[in-house]
Amino acid sequence: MAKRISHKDSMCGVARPLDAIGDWWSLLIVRDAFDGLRRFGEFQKSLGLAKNILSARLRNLVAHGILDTIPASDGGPYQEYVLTQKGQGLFPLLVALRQWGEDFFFEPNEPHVTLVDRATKLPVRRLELRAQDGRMLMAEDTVIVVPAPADERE
Amino acid sequence: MAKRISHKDSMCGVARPLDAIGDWWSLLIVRDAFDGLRRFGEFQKSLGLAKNILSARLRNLVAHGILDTIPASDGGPYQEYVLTQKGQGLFPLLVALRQWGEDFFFEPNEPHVTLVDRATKLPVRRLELRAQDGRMLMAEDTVIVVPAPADERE
DNA sequence: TAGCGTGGTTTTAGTTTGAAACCATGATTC
DNA sequence: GAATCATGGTTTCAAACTAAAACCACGCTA
Repeated sequence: MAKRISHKDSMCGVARPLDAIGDWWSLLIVRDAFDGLRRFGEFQKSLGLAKNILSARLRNLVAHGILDTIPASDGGPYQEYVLTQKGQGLFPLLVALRQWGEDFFFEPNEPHVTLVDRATKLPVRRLELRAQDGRMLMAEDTVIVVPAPADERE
Repeated sequence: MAKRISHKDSMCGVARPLDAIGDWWSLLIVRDAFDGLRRFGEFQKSLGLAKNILSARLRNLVAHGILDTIPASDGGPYQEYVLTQKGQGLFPLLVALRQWGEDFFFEPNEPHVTLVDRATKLPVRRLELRAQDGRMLMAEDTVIVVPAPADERE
């Protein structure tokens, strides 16, 4: 992996993560991991991808610290793949992806799975970006600022 | 594109979007579009990718309704690529990706660009998933529910 | 000891990628 | 008005990646 380094020396905060999860399958594996899947065979059956690809993706996710391998909980000779802290940190991203998908990839009345609050069984709220003072922010209300180069900091 | 169809007939709410933006470059192009880039040459210079690839990616993003082409605003003979509503809907996802990247891909004191509120210049809040009643939800506090099949609905 | 389930790796062919070269169009210079 | 240049692509071709299938290793079971 780590196939392409940007023409700029240091990759930005968006590009770096994409090196870890920037392919089709990795995020689906992570989603399945959130759904409780742990075993090689479970992932393969759920996703229907070739075993060599799954193998490579799992290896990559483990190498990036998104999954961790632990001995199989059933005492079997195999291992299980579980989300690390870093992997769990992907939850908002998956929710964002799902909400975008629901908004734009389904017909208005097309049924689709829904993410609900386990306690109340009600759908979750939409993700919202807010300012420190709580105002909701649209894309246009934000700017990217670059840190001052080292020789200008005090 | 649309290279792989899941073994299940209908792709889920996470998989469908990945068909549109599930490759390394597409999201970076969209991010640059949020940053105001519009021209082929601007994207190429910013991302440093081969022209044929950029060409293919832009075509794909337009085909998926994420970008739209409009006549060049400077009256030149070329076109510009601008985000559609659907494309703008990707903003939360980009923010989620960025925040995850900041959390796990930078050393504690490593400087990196920051997303700030244009009005106050303060960093934005973290994205948070909340229940209808406002409680904050972690991954474990949520469940996926599948809609009842058509023949069970009333 | 012959099979079977799980979890992979290897092989091989097909697809995608990316760098460079090439092309088309309109504006600019001479 | 012919040559040059800038922009925005397409074409070509080698290298890298992906995917399906075959194969392998290990432990268990009959």
